[in-house]
Amino acid sequence: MVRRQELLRAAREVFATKGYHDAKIDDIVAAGKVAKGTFYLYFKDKRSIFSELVDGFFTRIGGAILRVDAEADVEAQVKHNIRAIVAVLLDDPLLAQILLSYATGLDAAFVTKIQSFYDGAKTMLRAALEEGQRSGIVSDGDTALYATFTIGALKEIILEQASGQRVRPREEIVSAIFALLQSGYLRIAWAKTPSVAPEARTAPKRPSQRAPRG
Amino acid sequence: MVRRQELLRAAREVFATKGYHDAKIDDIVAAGKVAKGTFYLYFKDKRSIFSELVDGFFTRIGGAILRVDAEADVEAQVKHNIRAIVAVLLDDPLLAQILLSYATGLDAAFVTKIQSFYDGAKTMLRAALEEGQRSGIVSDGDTALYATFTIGALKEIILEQASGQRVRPREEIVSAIFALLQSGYLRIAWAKTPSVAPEARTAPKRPSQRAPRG
DNA sequence: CGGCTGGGTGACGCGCCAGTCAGTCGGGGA
DNA sequence: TCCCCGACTGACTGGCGCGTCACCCAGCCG
Repeated sequence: MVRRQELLRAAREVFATKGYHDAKIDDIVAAGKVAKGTFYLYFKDKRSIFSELVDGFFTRIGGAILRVDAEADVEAQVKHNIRAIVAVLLDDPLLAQILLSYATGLDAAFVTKIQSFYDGAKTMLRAALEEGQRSGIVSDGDTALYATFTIGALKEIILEQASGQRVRPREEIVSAIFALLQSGYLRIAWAKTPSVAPEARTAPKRPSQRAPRG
Repeated sequence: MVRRQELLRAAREVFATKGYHDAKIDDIVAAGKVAKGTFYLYFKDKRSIFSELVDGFFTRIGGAILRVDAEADVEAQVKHNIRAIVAVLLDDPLLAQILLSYATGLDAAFVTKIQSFYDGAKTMLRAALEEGQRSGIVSDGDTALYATFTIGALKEIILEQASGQRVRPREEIVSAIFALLQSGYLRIAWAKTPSVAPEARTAPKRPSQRAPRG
């Protein structure tokens, strides 16, 4: 069993440095300082050991998320969940990087597995958003789209962190995601009435002041 | 030259159906109905033909984006750009799928190339957002983060479309992204003053009504 | 102490595929 | 007509990496 753990540790290291495809069984056993045959005593093949690492991720993320208590401070709780996900992923940035960009090059069965994880995540988020709509704290609109966007934004910022370019404090990331969900960032002028409730906002055709590219 | 075009066409088809890694040169030449040797008359190796396909994508996207005219209807123009990007990507959904999830399994040189494309895109978007901040139509805050989130959301919805689950009309996607940028979707209660301008919004600690999970 | 058991070993066999190169073929020019 | 040239061909090879299996040996039991 110690051997098994050691191999998992070694595999994580190798996958992280070389990526899934360039990681050879030989690399893993070298890093784990065991013979090749030993690897096959504990794991069926490369996919199965990788799969086990990924499952660990999923489990940790799932375990970290708390169902938000309707009566308490929503902002704090939503932020807690964002924070938990960010933490799990950034504790193993290189593996997260592999996991978050899955579509290319893994076998079909594997893609399906990750796919279904995301589906699960989206469905959960979506259900939460619908509940939110019923109680008025999520605006009307397609919750499936909201879920997709949220996960996309989350993935992208994590990938950016994981790949090392421009590392930021985690709390900054958490707050920024929250801010995006809460109010976006485009402030093009809408109807001149300034006292409109956020829910009521629709963009009327009215020439706006200035324009960025994008 | 006809041969070359034909090979590019064949390669696109094969990459789309099998993914980058599982696409064999033999598959490409079979699809193109030429002998293997012919392939090497026109392309150095698999990477180089894939690279050429990707360059095509980049060029088309770059060409489709228009600098927004400051004096005209901003919403329409921003939407135009979103629409253009969505169109290019969804015209080759399977290839887009490969391109948008790049990190795993391509050689280092290649990852760098795609990486730098995204960097370019983010930088452009960021510059646009900063211009927007100066003219007051983009809220204060880190434009680099805004750019990352926007691109992440865009990538995710395209991936969802490309992988065929739940296909939506393009205009719906365009409007939804625009809406996200404009106002997010979370509507948790902020300070009781209802007539606050959107820019002034900060979340005060105040128990909110109900809570979704997520 | 001798034999058995089971975890560990690593050289090897095999299949796969990228890339090569000696050869074919057809058209055009002398 | 005959030859030359260059586009094209596809059988072949070399390398690589997965997974196996015959062997090794430490520790335990009788």
